[in-house]
Amino acid sequence: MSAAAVPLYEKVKHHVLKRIRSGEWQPGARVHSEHELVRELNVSRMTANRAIRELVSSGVLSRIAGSGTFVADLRSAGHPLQIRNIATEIAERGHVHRAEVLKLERLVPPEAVRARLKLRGRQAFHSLVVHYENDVPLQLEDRYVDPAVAPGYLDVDFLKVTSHQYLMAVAPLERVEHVVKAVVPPASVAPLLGLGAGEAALLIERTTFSRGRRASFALLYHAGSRFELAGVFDL
Amino acid sequence: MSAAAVPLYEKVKHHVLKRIRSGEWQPGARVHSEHELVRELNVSRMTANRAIRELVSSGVLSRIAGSGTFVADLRSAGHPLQIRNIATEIAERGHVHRAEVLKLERLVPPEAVRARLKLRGRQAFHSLVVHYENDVPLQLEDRYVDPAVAPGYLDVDFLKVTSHQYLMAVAPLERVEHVVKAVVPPASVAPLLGLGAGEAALLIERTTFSRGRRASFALLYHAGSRFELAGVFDL
DNA sequence: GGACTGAAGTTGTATATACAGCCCTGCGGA
DNA sequence: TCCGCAGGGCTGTATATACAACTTCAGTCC
Repeated sequence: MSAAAVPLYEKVKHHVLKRIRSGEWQPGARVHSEHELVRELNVSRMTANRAIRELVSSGVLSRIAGSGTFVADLRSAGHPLQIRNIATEIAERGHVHRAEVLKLERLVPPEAVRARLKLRGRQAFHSLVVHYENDVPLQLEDRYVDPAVAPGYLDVDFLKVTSHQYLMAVAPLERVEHVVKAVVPPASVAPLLGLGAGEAALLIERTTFSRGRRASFALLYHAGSRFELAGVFDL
Repeated sequence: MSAAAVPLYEKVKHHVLKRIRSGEWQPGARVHSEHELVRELNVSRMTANRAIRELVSSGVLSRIAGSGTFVADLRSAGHPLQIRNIATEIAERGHVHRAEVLKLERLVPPEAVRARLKLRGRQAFHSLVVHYENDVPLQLEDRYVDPAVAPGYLDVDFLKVTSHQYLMAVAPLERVEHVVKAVVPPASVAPLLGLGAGEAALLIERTTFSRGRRASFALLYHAGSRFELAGVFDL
């Protein structure tokens, strides 16, 4: 570090962000080129390049090779939200996580599930687990697993290891797809979450991929009154 | 580009990812140092550094200065989800977006809203807008705005500009906070979304910040049967 | 008038080099 | 035996340099 605790490329980022936040550089407007930043701030081009590149990857700017750098249109920029591991989340709140296994079996899954998993064989493993936070049911995990990916799934002790953890260990995770929606849970689900009739649930549908194949499909039901997703988008 | 279409630093990233995905390098395991990568792949250290730095920023690896680089524990990694602008989303589906303004007024907001906005004055601007996709109601936008931030809010034509767009133009966006939950909407909301009694809604609570102050607080209700958030997490 | 050409500007990538600061280990002295 | 310190390895940052590929625009030629 030549002079201060804050790196030079951070100063360059700040220099650009200041002009964007003040409204001086509107969305769509052209940002000073790397060479201009080099002259203005007396840094090397590589330093300016790193600063700009990081602002691009965070969605603040967009670049066109050979043409220039522009302020991204924030109206269309997505704001990220985090879907976190349920056990970790509970632990971080300082509460106790406990799981209860209701089903652990091999079966021929419903057609909707078959389509999502693109199964080769006819059968799949199926587990139904309730996750409790301080003895209050928080999540119902209804999961289907491709036997070709995790042959030992039925022998796992899900009281000690979450199925997500087990799958991670057996079949390295490559990709996760999520869909989040609000539903009134089916009658078979509501009582397991301690929900009265007509109460809403947040449903996360999670598909995981491993070694180029679909590994598992999970329906994660959460009590609407006790569960929420939170996210912050800065700059 | 010296040789191939795919940049060198991408090859370095692939080199590392391949070992992680194959299970050769488990979470927590130490990854080859930059110098080792330089020797293995015959690249410069700056190239190896860029590759590793990008893998760190995407959450695949974690580094400890002076110590080493390690495979991140994916079990605790959050998977990102995108909250997008409603008008853009509808447009990208090739459908028609239309807004209907139900209320546009100045009032003393409910205590819960006051607390969220940390208002200085007693009054706030309030707008209630329904967003339609091909004439089907998709989102009810119940928004409170700090008059100090957007004094001209009541004079805006929200049929032509979304309130989000207007606020962006007037007061540059610095930060957005989101909370997503599933609810059964109040009786005043359900009919506006074309929901029958007992149907679920996805509620996004959005707080925006500008120039260090809270600018607006919005309750965005979506018909649970017609709206979902989707996200993909790769690697 | 329209099409081609070339120069200037811009981003994208890659390298060699340098030094600061942190972590860990092992050696030597008390 | 235990403490302290030096050195080696690692990450973090910064620079100067180089070339490739793309865009834009002005100027020229047909």
